[in-house]
Amino acid sequence: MRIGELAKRADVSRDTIRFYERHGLIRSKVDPGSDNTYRIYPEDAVLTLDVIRDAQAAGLSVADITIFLGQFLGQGPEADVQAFLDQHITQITRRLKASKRFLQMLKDTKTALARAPQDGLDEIGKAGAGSRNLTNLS
Amino acid sequence: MRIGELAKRADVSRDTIRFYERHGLIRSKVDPGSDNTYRIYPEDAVLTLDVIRDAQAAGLSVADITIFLGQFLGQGPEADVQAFLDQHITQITRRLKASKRFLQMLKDTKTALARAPQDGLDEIGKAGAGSRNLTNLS
DNA sequence: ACAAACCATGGACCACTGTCAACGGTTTGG
DNA sequence: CCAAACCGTTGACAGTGGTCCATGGTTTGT
Repeated sequence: MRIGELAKRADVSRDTIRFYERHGLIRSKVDPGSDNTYRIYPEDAVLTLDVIRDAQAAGLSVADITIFLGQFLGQGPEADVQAFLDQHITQITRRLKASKRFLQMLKDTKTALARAPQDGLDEIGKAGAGSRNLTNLS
Repeated sequence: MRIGELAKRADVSRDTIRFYERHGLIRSKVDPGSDNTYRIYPEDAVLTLDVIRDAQAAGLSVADITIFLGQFLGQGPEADVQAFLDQHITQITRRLKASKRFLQMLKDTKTALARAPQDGLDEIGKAGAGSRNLTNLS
């Protein structure tokens, strides 16, 4: 498929696709049955872009993802794949914990806020009754 | 406490603290019992920096966090706190799901790799037996 | 046939999140 | 007392992840 269709199907901009391609996350080829300069992207590029999105959500940089995807396309040193995986697994696990902590904090704050909607925000701390929301700061 | 101690206790650089302070995430005061220009940070700034770390892990920008913390210090419109909380709760929830998907993918890949350590990486796809690792791409 | 929509390339530009260096002043330990 | 370590301010710099624009060519729908 061409870049426009890929952009639509993966819900990213053409420029982003080109940016990723420049960094080696996506690959394309020229259309063999045509003499234009248009690039053809494989069907699974949509899937790859999904993976990229997830990887970014997990905190990986484009450089990381490049290495990561590259290793499974025959690129890279191939040696420290285990180390790479382990490192990122523990890193993402840590990140997940932090995210969950913060999410819980938001939820607690929302609950506290719902319990005393008319009070000033600085009153919520008392209503929290042990719940760990933001008002316990300062 | 002074900035150096805070930096040590929260494990961030002095410059980062100043950066956050410029953006309103942290507050300090001048030492009333001294005529120098040193700033004094409250004890709970350490805690605030922890929260900032978690919030960043959850994907919030400094601007977001500023709004967030600001609302609980008497700043901001105070009106759309609920909307703000709801928006970020759903957003972080989405992000968490994406992160977990990716983490699972890493783990599956690692498992597949452990099952066939001497094979070339492009052989792992076959060994995966339905597990959704990266080799299922391209 | 012709306009609208698409495409590639190159490079400038942007916001964000820090980091560093230089300068001059302050505190602290020995 | 004096050097080392600390502090504040200012402003430049850097890396990341894109976005935008200009230019010129191609395809597609009518």
